[in-house]
Amino acid sequence: MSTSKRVSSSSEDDNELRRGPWTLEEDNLLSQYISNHGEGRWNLLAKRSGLKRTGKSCRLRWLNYLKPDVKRGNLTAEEQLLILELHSKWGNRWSKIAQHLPGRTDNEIKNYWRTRIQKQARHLKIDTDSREFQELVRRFWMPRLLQKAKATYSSAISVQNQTIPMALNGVSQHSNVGTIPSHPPWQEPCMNEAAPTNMDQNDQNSDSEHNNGSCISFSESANIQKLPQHFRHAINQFNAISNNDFGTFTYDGYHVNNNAYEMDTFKTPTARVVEDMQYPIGDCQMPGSSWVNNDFACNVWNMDELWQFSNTILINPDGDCFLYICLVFPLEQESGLFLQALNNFI
DNA sequence: AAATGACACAACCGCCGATGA
DNA sequence: ATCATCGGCGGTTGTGTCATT
Repeated sequence: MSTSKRVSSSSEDDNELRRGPWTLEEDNLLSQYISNHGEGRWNLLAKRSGLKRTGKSCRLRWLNYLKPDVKRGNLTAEEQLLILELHSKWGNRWSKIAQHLPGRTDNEIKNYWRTRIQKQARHLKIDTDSREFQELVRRFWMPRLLQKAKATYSSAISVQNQTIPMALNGVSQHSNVGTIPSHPPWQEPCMNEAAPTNMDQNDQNSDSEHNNGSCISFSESANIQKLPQHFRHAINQFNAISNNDFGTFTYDGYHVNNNAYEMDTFKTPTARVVEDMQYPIGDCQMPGSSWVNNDFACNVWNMDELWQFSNTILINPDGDCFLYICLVFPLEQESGLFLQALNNFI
């Protein structure tokens, strides 16, 4: 978008502020000025750069569009999942939510929410603030996004490493994927009055293979011994914490269960623990987070970064192994044996 | 091919809190 | 203490694009 009838640019308007879409020349001018003088002092910037824009307009253009680390393109399933999760926690705190999606702006997230999520709510005649809608998101959309995210990463890893076994199209007895409904929302017996959602209309093809009621199983038969030592340690720690109890349990005030998306059940955070040593896919979850790839896997094991990169899928294609880790706990609850134990391996 | 509507997203607006004179 | 300015935030609007009729 580089031209607009709204932009006032006639000679008589030269002394007036321009509005509307930015031109390439304006973008270049702004970028050049910031590369020379840095960000901030936007009103001064607007005057000195020669741009006939308000400081606010310059700031917005830079932060939402021109800044080099702004990520372009569609939101990934992981990012969508994170937005749903964080919005359920923080509401319309777009800026706060955006802090946990590197490269994404509050404006972009806000637009996503309004154009995708609220649209679905309208179609279903549900208020997005209603418990019904929250339940729909939590029970269907989030697990499906999680499923897609894992499928995406799994296929990526499969391409990287052809030896990774994947058990598809079977409900695993050992699956530690969050409870994925066996029917999509429009097929769920108790929800079949709802119209088919368009939420994933761009992904219908990729979803269609799962719409027969089967789920992806994540019961990879990876050998835990092939995992790096600190990952094995993490798994052992979580197993120790959970005492290998793979149900819902309470540990030092923390509720730990094997379903990452039953959060409404708990007032306190949930944490996923690795199922058992046969299935070395630790899946712990932490709100407020981004998704990172293997490049980060060996570098995130300190508290700040765990927080920063929480709700992260760490993929470690080490031989035929890889590991998903999501942790769930709030920053404000940095106490208790759970975190002590967590710190033991950090 | 043209008209229409829906959609995505960039940009703007008003408000508010922080800061400094 | 007051006022002006600035930056940040959430809500809203405008516009280009694409799909449908």
